Amino acid sequence: MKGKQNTKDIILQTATRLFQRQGYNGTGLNQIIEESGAPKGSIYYHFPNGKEEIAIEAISMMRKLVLEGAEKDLSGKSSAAEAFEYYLDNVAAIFDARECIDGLSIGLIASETAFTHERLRYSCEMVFKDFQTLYAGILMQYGFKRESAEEIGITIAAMIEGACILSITYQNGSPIRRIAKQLSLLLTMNQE
Amino acid sequence: MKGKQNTKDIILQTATRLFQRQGYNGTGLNQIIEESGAPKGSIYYHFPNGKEEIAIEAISMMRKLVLEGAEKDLSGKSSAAEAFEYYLDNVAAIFDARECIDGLSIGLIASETAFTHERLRYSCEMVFKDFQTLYAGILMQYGFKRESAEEIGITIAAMIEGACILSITYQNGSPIRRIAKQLSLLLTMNQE
DNA sequence: GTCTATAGTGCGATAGAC
DNA sequence: GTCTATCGCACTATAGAC
Repeated sequence: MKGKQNTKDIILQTATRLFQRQGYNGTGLNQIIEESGAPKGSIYYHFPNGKEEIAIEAISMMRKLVLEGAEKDLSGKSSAAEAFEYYLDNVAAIFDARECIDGLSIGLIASETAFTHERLRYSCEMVFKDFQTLYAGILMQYGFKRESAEEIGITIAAMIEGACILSITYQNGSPIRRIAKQLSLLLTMNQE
Repeated sequence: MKGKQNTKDIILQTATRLFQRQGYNGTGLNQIIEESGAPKGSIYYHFPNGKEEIAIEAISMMRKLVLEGAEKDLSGKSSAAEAFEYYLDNVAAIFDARECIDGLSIGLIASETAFTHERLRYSCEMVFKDFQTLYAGILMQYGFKRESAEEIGITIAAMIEGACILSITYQNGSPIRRIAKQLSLLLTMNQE
């Protein structure tokens, strides 16, 4: 029963896409309803706490998508440098190919809500920490020491987040490809 | 006559601060008027094209502040690594000390408006390119070759932008300090 | 240059029928 | 679970007095 799409999931998927493109403040509940084609009256049935609840679940969905994708791309390569090169090449392709950036970059929501919606800020903080942990874990798999891996994990998270913003602004994936090269270099040298 | 603050400047300074904290969509004209204490009727006199015009000038103000600060911090050091360490240490201090992040990070406005307000997106793209150019120029001053400097310039821009998002989300400057260390390493190795 | 008043729209949220 | 109607509010923007 995996293909089954209930109303709640449809709302959530549309909301996730819109939040990433337009941000939390730029996306209205009306627009979510219209574009999802979901029944208009159902939104407060599925999300009793309104917009903020939708956003929290949307963040959780982005987290799941990114972590799964990253974990898959980063595994089974012959070095950390090669793993992240492969991963970032896939990320760059997303920015080139689609206007849709499903599952990428929660930086927009994070910076919008950091000063104004504590619960959303906290959700984003947890996701960023998950990213760092994932990257650090991958690095340790490729032989990095824990301390070094954690230090570089946060650097990778920052680089990728920043490169996504540049790519969104430039409307193509080239910034991601450029940082991929430098990251590869950084990983190669830290390995020694 | 430098200390003279006219109404237009007051509006612009308040708008710049609010846009950085809450984003373009999260900041209303009413709030700008209230917090600036500027005369309520004057906003469409000084900015006939409304909110978008204020934002464009605010972006231009952020650009000026960041470029001036960065140029000052990055000059006259004995190596590129040392220059960026000094610069990023100052940036990190801003996130630690103040709740106000004047002149930093246009990434929020950039990602909010990339799909929806073409003129704002374009303004942000130009600022990012200025950052890259500045960083590349600094690197060349410290002996990097042009091609390499441009490649690393975009990487630095991405790292800093991403680290600012993490710092805003975590509500302290530690992510910036962490990437500073890795950047320093990257610069040292590229130099050879 | 400044101020008031208000038009016109869209928002998030609620109540209640079905 | 769904739908309609509507409340109250905030927003951008404009018109016109001073």
